[in-house]
Amino acid sequence: MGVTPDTIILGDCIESLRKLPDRSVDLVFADPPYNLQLGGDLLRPDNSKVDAVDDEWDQFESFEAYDKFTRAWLAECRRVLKDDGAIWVIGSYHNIFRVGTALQDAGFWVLNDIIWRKSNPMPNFKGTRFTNAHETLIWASKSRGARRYTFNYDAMKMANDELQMRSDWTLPLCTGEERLKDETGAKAHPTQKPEALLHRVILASTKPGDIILDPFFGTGTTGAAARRLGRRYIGLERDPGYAKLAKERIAKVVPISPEDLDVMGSKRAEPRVPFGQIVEAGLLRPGDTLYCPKGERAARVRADGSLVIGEMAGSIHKVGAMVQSAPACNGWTYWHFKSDKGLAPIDVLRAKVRSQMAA
Amino acid sequence: MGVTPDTIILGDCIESLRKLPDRSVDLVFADPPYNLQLGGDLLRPDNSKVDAVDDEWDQFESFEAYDKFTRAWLAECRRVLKDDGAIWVIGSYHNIFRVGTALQDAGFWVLNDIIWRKSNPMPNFKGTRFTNAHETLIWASKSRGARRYTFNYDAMKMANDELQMRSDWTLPLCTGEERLKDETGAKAHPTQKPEALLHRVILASTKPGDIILDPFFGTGTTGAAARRLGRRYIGLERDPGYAKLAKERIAKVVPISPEDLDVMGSKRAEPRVPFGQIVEAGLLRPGDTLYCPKGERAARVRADGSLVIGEMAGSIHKVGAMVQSAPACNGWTYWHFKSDKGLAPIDVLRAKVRSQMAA
DNA sequence: TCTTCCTCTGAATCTTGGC
DNA sequence: GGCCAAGATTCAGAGGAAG
Repeated sequence: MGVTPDTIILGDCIESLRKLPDRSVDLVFADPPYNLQLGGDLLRPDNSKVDAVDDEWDQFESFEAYDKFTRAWLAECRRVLKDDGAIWVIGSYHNIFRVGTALQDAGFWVLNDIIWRKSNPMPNFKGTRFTNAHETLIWASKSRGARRYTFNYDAMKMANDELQMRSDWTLPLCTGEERLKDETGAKAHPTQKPEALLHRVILASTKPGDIILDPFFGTGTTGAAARRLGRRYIGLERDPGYAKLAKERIAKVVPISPEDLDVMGSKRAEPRVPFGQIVEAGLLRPGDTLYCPKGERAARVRADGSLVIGEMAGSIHKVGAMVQSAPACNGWTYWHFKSDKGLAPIDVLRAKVRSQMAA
Repeated sequence: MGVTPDTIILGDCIESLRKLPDRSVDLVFADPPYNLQLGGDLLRPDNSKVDAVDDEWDQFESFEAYDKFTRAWLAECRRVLKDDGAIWVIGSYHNIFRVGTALQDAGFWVLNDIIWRKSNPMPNFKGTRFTNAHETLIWASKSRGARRYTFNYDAMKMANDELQMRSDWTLPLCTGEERLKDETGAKAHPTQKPEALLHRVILASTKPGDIILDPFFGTGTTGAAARRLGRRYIGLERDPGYAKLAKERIAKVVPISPEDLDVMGSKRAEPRVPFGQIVEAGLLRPGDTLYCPKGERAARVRADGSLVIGEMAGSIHKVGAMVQSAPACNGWTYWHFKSDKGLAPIDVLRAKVRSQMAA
């Protein structure tokens, strides 16, 4: 009946979708072709050439053709989705309006549109438009009536240092170590998404063990994030080369332990600056240990940026206060991590993230 | 024939649009109904009110009706727009996908989607979704071929601390003093936009004196910003109460003086000075030597303003490109002459000629 | 080892005027 | 319309070389 999770299915996405059973997945994450319509080459002011996305899979004859394709895969995704499931689709102004309209027409119910603000976007080299510094994600439930979609409100609030998570997320592009390379050292895939983005999507809208379907799997960012966070995945990909890279990549991921996945389930109150983002950015990992200034007390980091010591759990500030029996505590200066130079306050990690966001 | 600018036309927006002449406005700014589906107003093209909807069949009906209405006013706006004109539309996830699709289908060409990040959004009180902290604007030219839309790149860059203006704009909501109140002290209009938002839109995409059409004028934020910035407006509004408030509001606006409106101009707009004119003016002499930025390459100036290096000869741009084996080169910034302060780009000589011409 | 400088690159619908 | 030539145009971050 069902499909074995944690697999990559090779082949055309719509054909593969047709073989999946009704109401069998908890979440769909889709990064479809954007249908960019580029002119000729684009040169930077230093005369170097921009490595454009001109792959065959992004070419469509017309908006009609793109719509037809979009509506076909969306209809199948909706069929495959459980009634309390949800979908995420990411896109740019080239395609996102058409995707959003198709979603609504298919009966999905939009819950939010989310802006991925890029801290380091490519500039507009010719000075002709505003720097295209964001992409848009649409989050939608299967239907208007479906009230029981998963939303881990408190985990998101915790990850945003006790302020409600907003609809705009500031995150850097996928570059450096994280970016998969081919044998020649060139980027393996032209549009690899940062795992931090998928981390937040998955933490917000799934439960541990949930099955996440990605119909445009590429090099498997969704699979990597799913495995790391104790979720399962089904990836559809038509390019065997990408599928192979994805498989190898996911195999290397170390899932975080179940107790670290146990995110906050109740409310608290205190102020400013997202510790959860330190975890998303990979500067600390769920399961890492933090220490008080003298090192005699240790707390464990969880996936949503909450800390645990014994029975105590909460934000960095709250837990810091509790272990000292103090009315309040600045967690940023109280908690330390082990660096190669000994214990260092986590505030230095915040500074790192801030410098990324300042852009 | 034409329409007197700086007026508010009372009546149905589509009917009023039909009376405006072809190609008569430079910019359209539209803040249409968002189709929130909260039991609020949704208008059919004939202006009859759609009943509140709460089942799936009616939902489909309402999207269709919304699309029909949207496509009707967009088609009229496009007709009324000059060929080098542009349009802005603002919306939220409830309607923006449908508006964007309709824009593309009508032949408009999307230039950017802009995110208005609200610094002080209303929280999500029930904790069921992400805080809806932004709205989306779409900026589009009249057609794909239209390259000559107005974009004051340098003014925008200046306004952003000498960095390219990005596609995400952080601005507060319209509150406090700025928010228009009715006799009872309640807000006069439910969706009044901040004038700062219109300020940026108008400064970015119009020239002084341009005519800006707003088909959903409301309490006249577009008119107020247009007047303040030395632009003209045409407002369409069917509610006489709003129109009256708008008129009073705009009358109080003190326009910025013309010299203060003189924003950073584009270099492209400056008068052309052929390099030969530098020689004619005696600022360089035939036989003089020009150097590349680091001084290791030298070229000789000839009487007609061409350069020579060995076998190579041609314009300052051509020779600059050739010596670097680059596809292109701006000779004005590449070539330097020996001044009493060391090497200086020949662009300073061009500036000298330009200032003489202006005098 | 620690700075400083240089190079490279990222989903990009990326020029304009005259002949 | 097409073609050609003038000439305008980039930000953040990673990584490696140079000092």
